[in-house]
Amino acid sequence: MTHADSSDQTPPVPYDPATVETRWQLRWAERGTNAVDLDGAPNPFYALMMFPYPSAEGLHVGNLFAFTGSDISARFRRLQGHQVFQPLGYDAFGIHSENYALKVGAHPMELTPKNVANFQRQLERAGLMVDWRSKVDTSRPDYYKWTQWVFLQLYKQGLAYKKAAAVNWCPTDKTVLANEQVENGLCERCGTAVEQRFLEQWFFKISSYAERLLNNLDALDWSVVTKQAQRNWIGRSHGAELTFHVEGASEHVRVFTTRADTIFGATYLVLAPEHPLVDAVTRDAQRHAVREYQAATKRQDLISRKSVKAKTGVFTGAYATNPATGTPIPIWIADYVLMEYGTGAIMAVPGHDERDFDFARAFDLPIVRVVAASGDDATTPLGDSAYTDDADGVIVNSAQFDGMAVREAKSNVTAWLAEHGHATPVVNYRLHDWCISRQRYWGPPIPIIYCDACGVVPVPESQLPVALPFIPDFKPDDSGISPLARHEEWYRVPCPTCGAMARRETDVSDTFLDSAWYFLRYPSASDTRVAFDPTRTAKWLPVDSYIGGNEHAVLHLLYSRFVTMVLHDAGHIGFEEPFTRFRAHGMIIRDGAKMSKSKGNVINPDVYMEEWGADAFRMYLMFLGPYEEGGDFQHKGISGVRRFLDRLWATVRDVSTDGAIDIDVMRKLHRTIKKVGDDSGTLAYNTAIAAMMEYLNAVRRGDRVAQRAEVMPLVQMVAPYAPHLAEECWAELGQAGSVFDGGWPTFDPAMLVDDEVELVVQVNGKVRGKLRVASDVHEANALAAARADHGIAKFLVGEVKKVVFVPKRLLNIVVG
RNA sequence: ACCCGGAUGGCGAAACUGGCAGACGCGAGGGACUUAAAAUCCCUUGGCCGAAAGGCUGUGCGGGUUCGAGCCCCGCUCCGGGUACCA
Repeated sequence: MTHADSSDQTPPVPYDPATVETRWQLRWAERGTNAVDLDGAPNPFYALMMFPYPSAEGLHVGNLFAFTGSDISARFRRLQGHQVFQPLGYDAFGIHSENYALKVGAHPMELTPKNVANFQRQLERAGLMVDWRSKVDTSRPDYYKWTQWVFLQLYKQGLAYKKAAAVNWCPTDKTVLANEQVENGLCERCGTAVEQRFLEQWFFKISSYAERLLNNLDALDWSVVTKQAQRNWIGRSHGAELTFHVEGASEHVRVFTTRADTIFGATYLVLAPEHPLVDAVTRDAQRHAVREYQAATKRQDLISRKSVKAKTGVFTGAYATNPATGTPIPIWIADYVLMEYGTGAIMAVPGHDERDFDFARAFDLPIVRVVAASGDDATTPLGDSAYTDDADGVIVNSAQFDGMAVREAKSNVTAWLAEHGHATPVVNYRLHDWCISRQRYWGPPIPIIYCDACGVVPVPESQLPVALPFIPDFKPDDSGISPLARHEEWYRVPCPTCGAMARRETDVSDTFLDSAWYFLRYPSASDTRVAFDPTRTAKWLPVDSYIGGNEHAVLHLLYSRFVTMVLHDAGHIGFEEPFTRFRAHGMIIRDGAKMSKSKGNVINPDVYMEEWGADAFRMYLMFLGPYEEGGDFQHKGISGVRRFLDRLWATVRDVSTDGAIDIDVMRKLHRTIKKVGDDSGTLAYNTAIAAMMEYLNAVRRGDRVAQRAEVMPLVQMVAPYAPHLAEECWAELGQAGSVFDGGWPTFDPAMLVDDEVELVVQVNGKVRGKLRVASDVHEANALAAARADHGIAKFLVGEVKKVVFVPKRLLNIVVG
């Protein structure tokens, strides 16, 4: 078809995405369009997206939804004049890859590169503005060498230590399981009940950064949901440690409480079953029962123990003195008290704590009221539940504190107990230290050597990487130790300090350590001398925009912040927060349900990109709902976006350069530029696309021929969303070079205001008519115009009581 | 249980700071073009009453504030996500 043949009667020729997209992907690669000058950029912008784990199934729509949203943001920044660095890589180490390799009988060292290659093919096809020169792969020695280096930095700061800790153990698979691999206390693979085992593990002291991790959140420009999730995870609570003397013994039990005000109602103590004082405190008559209970709780796994609601426990036979009342109260052990939190012991106040209440009911322990709600008094029975409200209510049955408000009593009771040496105010955190040991194969070996003479010796930095060897028997076995521990030829090494034969650490580190610093590596990905080059790091970091899934709100994002702080404190980098701005994207569901293989509603992006083109697929993903909330993927919905792209292409093909400019279309254009610019910056992609559709409809209204000046800016606005077609249009319009070097169109604020507006006229709050009036019309004139309008006047019965006038919007006349 | 979100046509969704509810798109119905179909283009499309003009009604439920509430306040219901015996 030639231009001469075109008319509004001729259907637009759909463009062929396969041709257009391949053409531009090749040109981008040839011309280095997506490559940024890492050393020279005057106006740098670091756009980061969460890197994927390269699964064998290939790219998921969820990945593509995330990446596209990030890509649009990056391309938009570039059009606004930044040099945008948008790297991508692979989180290739870890239990997922290892388990999959086990399942298909392959070796992860051979399988992972294949999966990575497949991902790479799919990603390139999606047309992301990624600078592939900076790709990282966490499973390659040139990357994990530096992961091990990061470990050593933490070790040097005294933030890495070893201790025995509980792990989930599957007796059938004979392996340690991560918490995510345990479902309702059963192994997710074989369904066997999971047990608890104790192993020596490496930990990072993230808990000593709790306060800073919490406080810094206030200043971060992050999604509120993400910040809230981190606050909950860190879980700071202000309270007091109270000391209880054990009757007839020298021991003291320390408990943590946030409700010191209720101490007069503490009718018993509870220790965690594994509490170190249990043995010393237990009386002989109860010793057997206590031992049995301890054994029973130990056999349970970590997860199911926490989900059990029914209270169990056993009396130790011992009593402690309540320091407030001076009365003896029994000491119990029960698994509802967790050794990991606080002091591993509590004072039970069944009147004002649900769990203590349930326990007291189950074991017939006394329940005393020490707080009264308004309307109640000291003698009002508690009924069927504890009264836990600490916002109002007054203290009762508590000697000199009777009548005091709870809030006031908290500090006063603590102070009074402190005077007698029974209390210290403390702040407690829910956040535990980060266990980084994995008794697995597919990860970076922890760079530590154990020497009989020198003890724990870190591998010298000059000897990194500690290479992960290729071993055929990488499957974990019933020894409970890492597969690497079966290879003496690997772990037997001379001590770096004294040269005597020593033994390597045979555990590998957690995948979350790989991803806790990858953003630091990207700008220096090709640098073999250092983990991250100081100059480039200073130029590009912290990350300007990070976009990813909120499932990583706590672990990945918190660990990244922690590692960044540690590296900052060690003098390696000049900032302590890695991500200036973070936005959590939503989730794509399908027909109202989560996508899953079992439901058979998983979307294969390849199939859609094949049928509709990558541009249409990208744009549909962004159109189906608000980016930060996600949305429902509907099979047919994509056709609307594709029709829009076809119409855009047809309009560009038939564009005229000599017609008259329509002032209404120009006004619409300027409003659209503003709207699309605002929305693209705030990730409101769905409404940005709607605005562009609306504008194209206006341009094509009736049988008018679109003017070049009307269409050019639309091509520029569409570019972040449909980059290949935008390039094609840009070239078709006679522009040289990439549309991404052509800038973002500007709007004239004067074009946003209309001389005339439609004024809504209400009578008693109901819309009764609309008037076209000058936009600066005064109330009196508007009122007169309304009275003159027949359709409105007929509702104006009775006396006018009030007139509400909102300029440019509405006139409400209240009559009656 | 707790902490966050959310609930709007047949469907996905819009609605600035309290000011025309349903933009944009899908689907559906009708029409044009076509031998026909597809594609494309045009029109209609929350519900109810009405021949029409027009009117009434409508944003999960019950109250409230306001000239005016999808939006604010109080009390619920349901759905999604996260955390979960955290003292």
